[in-house]
Amino acid sequence: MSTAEETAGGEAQPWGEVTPDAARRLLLAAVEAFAERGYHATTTRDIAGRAGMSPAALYIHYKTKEELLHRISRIGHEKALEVLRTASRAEGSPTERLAGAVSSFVRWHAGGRTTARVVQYELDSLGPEARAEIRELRRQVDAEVRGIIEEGARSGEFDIVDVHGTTLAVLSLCIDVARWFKVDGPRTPEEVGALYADLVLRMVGVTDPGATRK
Amino acid sequence: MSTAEETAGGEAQPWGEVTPDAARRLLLAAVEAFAERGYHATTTRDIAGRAGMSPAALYIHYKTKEELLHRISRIGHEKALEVLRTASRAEGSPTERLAGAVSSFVRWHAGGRTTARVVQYELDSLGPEARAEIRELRRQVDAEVRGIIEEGARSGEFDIVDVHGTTLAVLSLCIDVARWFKVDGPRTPEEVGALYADLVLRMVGVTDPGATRK
DNA sequence: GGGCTCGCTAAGCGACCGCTCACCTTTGCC
DNA sequence: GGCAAAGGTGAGCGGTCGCTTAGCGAGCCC
Repeated sequence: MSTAEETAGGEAQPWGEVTPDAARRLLLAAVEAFAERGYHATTTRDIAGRAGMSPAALYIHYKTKEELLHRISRIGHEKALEVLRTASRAEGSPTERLAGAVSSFVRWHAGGRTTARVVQYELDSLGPEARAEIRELRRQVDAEVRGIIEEGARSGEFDIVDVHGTTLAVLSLCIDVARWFKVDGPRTPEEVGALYADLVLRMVGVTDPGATRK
Repeated sequence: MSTAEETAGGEAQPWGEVTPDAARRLLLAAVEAFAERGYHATTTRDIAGRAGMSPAALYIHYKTKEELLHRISRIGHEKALEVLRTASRAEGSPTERLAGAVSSFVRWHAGGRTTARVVQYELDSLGPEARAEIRELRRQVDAEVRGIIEEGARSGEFDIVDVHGTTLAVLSLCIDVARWFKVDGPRTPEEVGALYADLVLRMVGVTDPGATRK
């Protein structure tokens, strides 16, 4: 808890739930490698090498290379969903909750860009059953955002023509952050989060975000 | 010109400039394979097989597998840039031109999703020089959109806090269409283009799109 | 302190990769 | 008909892939 293992970006002690230690090191190495080169271009020798182990060591902790991706993808999606749920189920008006959800979700994608990249762009590299499991988590992510937008539309706080389409666009905007965000770029994850929250409020027709606060 | 080779989606006779015929068939096969499985997961045997040729035939027309990706990427980016330029340099107010540019660009990504997927997501699979060349094309894409937004901001037609950030978000939204769009999904490329144009106008602070038209 | 388990390594297996090469067929020109 | 160029094939090379297996050393139980 008080160790110096927190990254500056926003991922505080990620993969802490993965044990034993060697398994976590391998998983972390795999996340980096998959994010840099993609799943198919990454070799098991590369992953083991990054973790300071021999190629065979990988197979003590994971049955196949795909199981590594599956674990990364599931834990990553669960984390993302948790971040989104915490924000979207907080107290406040739909406007406040949508802004909070978008800025949290964007911060997660920007700060943990390495993980987010694997989570969002290596879905097709999974086998059919694993992919189906992950899709269910993604459905829940979608439902969470759609819920806020529907509520804001019902209350008249938002002005929305197409709830599903707008939900899609909001999520799309957030997810794509993982593609373009660079840690040494001109913006911090917090700045992008704030900018995107503002843009999303405009998309749902809120012209004065302050109006619903008090 | 009058052949029945136009796809319903919006790509009218793509890759027509690639000759001879065998080279075009190989390139088309590569686009499909890269889009489905990714560059690294695609084998030269698979590409040749889809084109109805032996694996060796590929190397008569292309030096390496990477040259295929390079050609696809360059031609694809040039097409995308052309689509965007045609719309953004049309007559009309910044509002009209931004809406036109976004809807065209989105239609290109949705209708030609196979190509767009390769163009937008396989950039990192290119070697350093090829990647640098493509990056220059992407810079021009960015400049085209930023130009309209800057003009609208200067004229007071748009209400924008951060020109660069907004440009980034607009392009990001359009590009991500290639990730999620499905040809058998509930929306046509035209519908997504219209929806996104509307959302983008809201992002730049245009509340009544009709106001600038006459 | 002997045996047993656990985490790991060195070596390597069979498969498949990108790519090459020797050779064959078709086409057009004189 | 002779013949070169162009476009294609079958076989296969060197290398690397995901993954397996035999064995090694450190720690623990009694």
